Amino acid sequence: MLLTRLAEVSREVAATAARSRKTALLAELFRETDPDDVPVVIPYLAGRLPQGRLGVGWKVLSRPVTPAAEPSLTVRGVDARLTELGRVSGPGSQAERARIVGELMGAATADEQRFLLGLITGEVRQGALDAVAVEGLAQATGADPAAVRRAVMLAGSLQTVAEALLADGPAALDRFRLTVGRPVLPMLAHTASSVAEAVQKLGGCAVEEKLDGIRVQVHRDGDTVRIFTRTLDDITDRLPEVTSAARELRGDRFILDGEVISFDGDGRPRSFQETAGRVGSRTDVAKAAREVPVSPVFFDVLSVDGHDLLDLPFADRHAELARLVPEPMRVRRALVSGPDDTTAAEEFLAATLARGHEGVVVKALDAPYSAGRRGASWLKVKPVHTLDLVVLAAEWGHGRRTGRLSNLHLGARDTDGTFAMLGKTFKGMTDAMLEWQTARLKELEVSDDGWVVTVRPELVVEIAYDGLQRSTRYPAGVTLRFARVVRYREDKRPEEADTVETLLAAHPEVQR
DNA sequence: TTCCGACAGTGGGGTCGCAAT
DNA sequence: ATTGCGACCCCACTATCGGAA
Repeated sequence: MLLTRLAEVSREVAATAARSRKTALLAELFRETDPDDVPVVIPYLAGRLPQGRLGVGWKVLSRPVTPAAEPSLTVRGVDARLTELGRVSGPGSQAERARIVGELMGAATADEQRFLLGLITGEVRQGALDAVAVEGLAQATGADPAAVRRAVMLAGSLQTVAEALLADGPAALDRFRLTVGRPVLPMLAHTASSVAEAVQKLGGCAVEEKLDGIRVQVHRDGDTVRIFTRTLDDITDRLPEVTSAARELRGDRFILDGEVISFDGDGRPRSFQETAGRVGSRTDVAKAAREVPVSPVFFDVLSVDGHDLLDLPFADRHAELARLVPEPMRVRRALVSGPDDTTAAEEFLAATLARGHEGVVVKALDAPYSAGRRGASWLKVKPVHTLDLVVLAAEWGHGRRTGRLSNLHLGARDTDGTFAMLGKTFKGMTDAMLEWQTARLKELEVSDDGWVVTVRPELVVEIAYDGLQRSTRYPAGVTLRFARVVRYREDKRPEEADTVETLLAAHPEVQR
């Protein structure tokens, strides 16, 4: 298959708003795909590269290359070149990668260049990624979409399911079963604004502490232990103490779901930054493990001794978990019978926060384990802080925000009357707010370099955030975690904005 | 007819590790 | 040694489609 055909379909998909039409377009292409092209066509149309990391970013890709007049690239040819590209390493590799990219782009038409650029940078922007590709795949093969989704969850990848499905039809889906040693996509939580709201939605539920660490899926088969992240990367080699802990459990074959986190000498959780830095360390794991030891804390079990537990209600899975994993290695929890019983949940949240954790996850006791964002039987609740800050500048948006000022630079008042930048945010804005802030900030403009519009620090905005973290980037030595806009405060003058001093006082746990 | 679940888009900060300077 | 940059951790929120209620 020619790449130009994919570029064409991608353009058509991007041009239609209707999800049903997007699905139909993808299904049509999947039907005409040669089996040998499937391993490439499927991920490409889901907006992903089969190679994953390539070591090429915007710096290399932004160099303009004269496009070819006629399409000649084949899908498999491009894939082979990109595989080659990903294998380049050692001294001079950056230049070599740039050379290969230039060559590839030179052989591509303008249309193909756009498509390749989107693929490599991960910004396909066609309004259809994995989930819509799954629908298209189901439609192309006559398979049940739910069965395809489940197979993708079990395989941990769309690509392998697509290959099997397009080669052998819907019957191939039965081949995908939960297997110890092969990671499955993890179940994720949605957000609720209060435990009362969460309990109201879920009825009988467990309220569990939410630890601010790294999500892990731990597989053990006899002496073999494998540890996977949320995105199914294998990080076994970085976490020897988790491997040891898994080996000490009484079961012989199991899959556990949990969080890895570091505690200090008093049993208080260390900051996310410390835990994440430890888990990210690969070069001297022994040293990292001595300095920042981590502990696994489990909250679910997917398989035990050959029994697939995915479809059991959470209450039953937890009973198995409690049999397998001793209490200190499980998250703390409280049981709530229903909406009339929120006091216990509120108290548990308060106690969890007092122990230094970030919040709770409320989980329906009758829900099976299901991956992806589908379903809302897990609801996280975290406290939200707010501040009144001053807009110092704003950046021009991209994609659907092109032509609107989007990413705000936020400042708090400093002791000398100036404003110290604390971070940026693009979150929480409605289209109307984007429109309004673009006009308002243009009135306050001091300069515009085409990327950042600097403004007089006069506009006050209420910002919600999850907490403070240390920063080497910003002058106050701290930055906001997950900052988002709540509303503009035109009733407030910049002199009434919050100060760096009060912010730091509100978060004594953060040492600069 | 209205409501709501699911999805994609729009990016944020930090840390690590590799390659280049 | 330091700097640049890509990968991968954590993540919130809005707009929109389309099926459920």
